[in-house]
Amino acid sequence: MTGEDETATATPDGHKPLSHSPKSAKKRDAILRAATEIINVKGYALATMTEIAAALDLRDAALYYYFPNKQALVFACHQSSLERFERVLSETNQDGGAGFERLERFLRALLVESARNGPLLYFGDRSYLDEDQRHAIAACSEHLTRRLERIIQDGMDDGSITPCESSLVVQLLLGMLIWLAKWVPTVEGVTVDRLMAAIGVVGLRGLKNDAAGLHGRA
Amino acid sequence: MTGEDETATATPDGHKPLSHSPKSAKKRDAILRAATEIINVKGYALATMTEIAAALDLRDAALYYYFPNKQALVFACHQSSLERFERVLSETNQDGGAGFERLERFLRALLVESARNGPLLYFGDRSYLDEDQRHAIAACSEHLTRRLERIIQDGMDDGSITPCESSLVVQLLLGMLIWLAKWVPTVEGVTVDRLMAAIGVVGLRGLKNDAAGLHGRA
DNA sequence: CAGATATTCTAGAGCAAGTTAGAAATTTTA
DNA sequence: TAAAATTTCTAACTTGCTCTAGAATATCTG
Repeated sequence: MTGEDETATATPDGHKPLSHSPKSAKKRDAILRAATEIINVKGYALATMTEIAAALDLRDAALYYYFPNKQALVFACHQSSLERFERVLSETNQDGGAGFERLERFLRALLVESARNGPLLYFGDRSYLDEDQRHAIAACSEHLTRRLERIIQDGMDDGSITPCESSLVVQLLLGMLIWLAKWVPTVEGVTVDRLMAAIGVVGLRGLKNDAAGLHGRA
Repeated sequence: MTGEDETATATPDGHKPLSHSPKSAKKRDAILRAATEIINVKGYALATMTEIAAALDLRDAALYYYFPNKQALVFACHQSSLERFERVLSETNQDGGAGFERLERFLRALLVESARNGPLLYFGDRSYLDEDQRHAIAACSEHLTRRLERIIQDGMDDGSITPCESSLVVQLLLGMLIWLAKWVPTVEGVTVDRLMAAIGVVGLRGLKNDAAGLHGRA
């Protein structure tokens, strides 16, 4: 779950992956993408196996060739989304720069990634997962949250970000991002650039510390 | 649905309210509050009637004395939340002031209201409602969204808010607020003041227009 | 083309949750 | 305290969805 893992091919409880042929991996991903979109809109329980299958012109039973059960399918969606999130975070973080610039780069890159590969799974609702799955997801997403908090703190240290409670600020930013998956599809003609402009004003501009000139204070 | 309406006592499809005595109205509200919290955490389908009832030391069947069915119960939660939202918006809007100040007042007042009377219902998921209910909720929430957009636009006109796309900005702010209901309960010791401080940095500070460059406080 | 493998289907079993009916318990009223 | 009204319970019915078994179809390989 730290980024280089096998791409969500292993189910948690010891089940072996059900995809044998090379082609099936692509279809598996297609299922994950369709399931993510539907779950984002309707929620876990109302996203029936029948509907997910129908999005790919299949019957519900066909899904059980790729996943042992619905829980495992959705767990795989979670894993996939967290991995995509982490990949973007790592890529935009390793290029260096002040905290503020890294944060800005990350947000834009995440929007671009989502526009290209479909939305990330809304990861607020995990109550349908079992203990172990929930644990795994929670550990991973907390880890990512920490890394975002660190970027904010780096920014406060290097003077590029206004003093604030990084943990609260990160949650507020996440709220903006999570909600995106719901409303953006309902609006015509929203582009990454327009979104970034709005985020720039409401999210980033306030974080930017232009009182600088000297080193940031704690 | 414009604020002075009967407090969500009428069900949409012609059912009469099932609460006759004066006391039952209080219990009805208690049910709504408990249901809202549980739905926020688990989502509609996983918030079972059994669990909602258990939160009030009741059996599931008892809920049917107050609501004809689960759909109606949740619809009432939506109505209640929208009314509370509107009440806060109206109260903080009529005191006048520049757009920015009205927005700031509104956000703080909403946090205070939620801390006092329980969270608002997360209103992203409405797929379980029927056509008419969805229509009613959508109309009302769009109306509220417009009023928020107008505040932003007023602020741009009176010079207190930075030029931006008000519709996008409002959605981003709503995302922050909606997500609050999920994570705030999981963190120890979060107060309205600390939340407002964070929102001040990540949400409001960027919206504030100090382009005048004079000695306005940052 | 034939056999093997991979993928999807039909049909239905099993289960969990919403719902109902009517009986019990509680509270109110006189 | 007794009757009436209100509120909640028990127990069973109903529905819709997950998941299984095994047959049917498509795809691959030699």
